[in-house]
Amino acid sequence: MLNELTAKMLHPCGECPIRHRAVCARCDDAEQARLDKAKFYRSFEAGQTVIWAGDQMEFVGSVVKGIATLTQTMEDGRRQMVGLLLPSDFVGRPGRSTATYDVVAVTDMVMCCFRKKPFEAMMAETPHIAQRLLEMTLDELDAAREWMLVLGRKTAREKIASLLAVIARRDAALHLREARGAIEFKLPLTREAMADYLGLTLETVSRQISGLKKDGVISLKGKRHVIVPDYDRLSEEAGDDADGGILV
Amino acid sequence: MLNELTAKMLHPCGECPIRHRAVCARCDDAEQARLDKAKFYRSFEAGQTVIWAGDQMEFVGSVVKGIATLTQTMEDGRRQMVGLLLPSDFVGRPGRSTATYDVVAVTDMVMCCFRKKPFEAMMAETPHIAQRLLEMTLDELDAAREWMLVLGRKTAREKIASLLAVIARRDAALHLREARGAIEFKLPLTREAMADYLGLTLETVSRQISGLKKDGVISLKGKRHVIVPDYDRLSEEAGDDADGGILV
DNA sequence: TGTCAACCTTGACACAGATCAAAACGCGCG
DNA sequence: CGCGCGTTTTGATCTGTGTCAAGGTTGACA
Repeated sequence: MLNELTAKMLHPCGECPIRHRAVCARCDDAEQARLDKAKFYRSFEAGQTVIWAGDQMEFVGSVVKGIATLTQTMEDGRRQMVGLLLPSDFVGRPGRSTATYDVVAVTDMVMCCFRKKPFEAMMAETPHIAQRLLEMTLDELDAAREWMLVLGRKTAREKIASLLAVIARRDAALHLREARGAIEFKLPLTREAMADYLGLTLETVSRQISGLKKDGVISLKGKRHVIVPDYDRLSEEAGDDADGGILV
Repeated sequence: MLNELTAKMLHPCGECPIRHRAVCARCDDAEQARLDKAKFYRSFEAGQTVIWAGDQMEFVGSVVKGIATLTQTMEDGRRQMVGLLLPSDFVGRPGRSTATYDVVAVTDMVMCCFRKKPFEAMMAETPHIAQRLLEMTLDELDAAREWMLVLGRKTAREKIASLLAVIARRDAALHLREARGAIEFKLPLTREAMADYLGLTLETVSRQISGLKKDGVISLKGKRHVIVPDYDRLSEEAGDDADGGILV
């Protein structure tokens, strides 16, 4: 609660770190000002559930800082992650009142939120928001379809390499670098979360990471910090054709 | 070619069978008239490739009749279907010039097409099209994510049951019925296409269908006509919770 | 009516990844 | 510093699905 208060003051849109990629990216100054007045920040701690599938959603919003996951759970407990929410990603679906998936903060996280009703009203009136949201949704659809190939047809080793490549790419994009040559990044997920994303067990994830390490495709500093000496080699292990698939 | 000519005259928008579900569903009469002038029909025969991944896309359009698949192929030939295109589904991505996936007609098929440039212009000017496209894209994203659970976590038997349930639901929706009780439908896919959709081999597909038949979950008339005596039973076999997941 | 090609089914066996189990690591906390 | 707990690694074994191979069915066409 205290957290939420401090977060609330975080910053005016002008200095927002995700301004150029978020739903509001296309808005002009007047539209931005309107959003600025309506927005509020919410913070979540690592491990905290943002929303449960089936719950009423009173807000929509963008991830500003940190990482969250979108997961689906079957009655018997089998789980599948269906999305990884990184800074600038949008949460919530205009026109639908309940959440379809569980949203869980993986790291400490800050979201920029809007109450659903006013946001939908703004969407109807300012086409720039709807346009950008369409673009983002199409990108997510491409990412989901890319992931269908990973889940349906790749081996465990290729799956791990694919996940690392995706994170490496997005991390590079965040730092405005290109994904090639040597790359280092923090791996924000537990082995179990990786398993949930890849349709594997955590034991298999662990073994395959050990395998990639033994073969020099990656090396680790601690458990969660990955060093990729050669991005192209990783991409090859992922089974991606030459230029590493779709940018996420 | 002859086919295309006959198809071209097919019908004015007023009597279009997908009018109420397609991208144009929200358009008013004036907008509809404008689309009517710009549209042209194209026909494809079963087995024909509509477009190859990587090719230039000069048009976008809606499936009016028949079925097509969206597939992704790896260099070594592994294939994953990432979408099933049924009547009213939209093909192509505004703002992108090349196709991301192979689109192949599974049955004889008719599409209602627009050249990409004029369509994009109309989209910019008539928010109704963009709104509907956003809605459709969000639905497809949900479907893709539902499929991620199928691919990542379900057993072969559950996968087959899931596919049959999806087709049964869409077929029921097309005939404006609800999916429950006894249902019969034509199964438009070969075992191989089903395998590509489900991340299985065609042998496993065949064995699991035999299994479901033996256990009375389904029965077959010929190879391609499925009879489901009890939809709820099928849904249960698919591992879906009580009310059968997301409507597609 | 027979022939051919495409599609489907079934069987035997192999193997990738799951499952079960135990031990090692790493980090916060008294 | 050492304790305890969550996370990760590693090992042994099991199993569902893939692979390879051989027939069977169906429908179009001569």
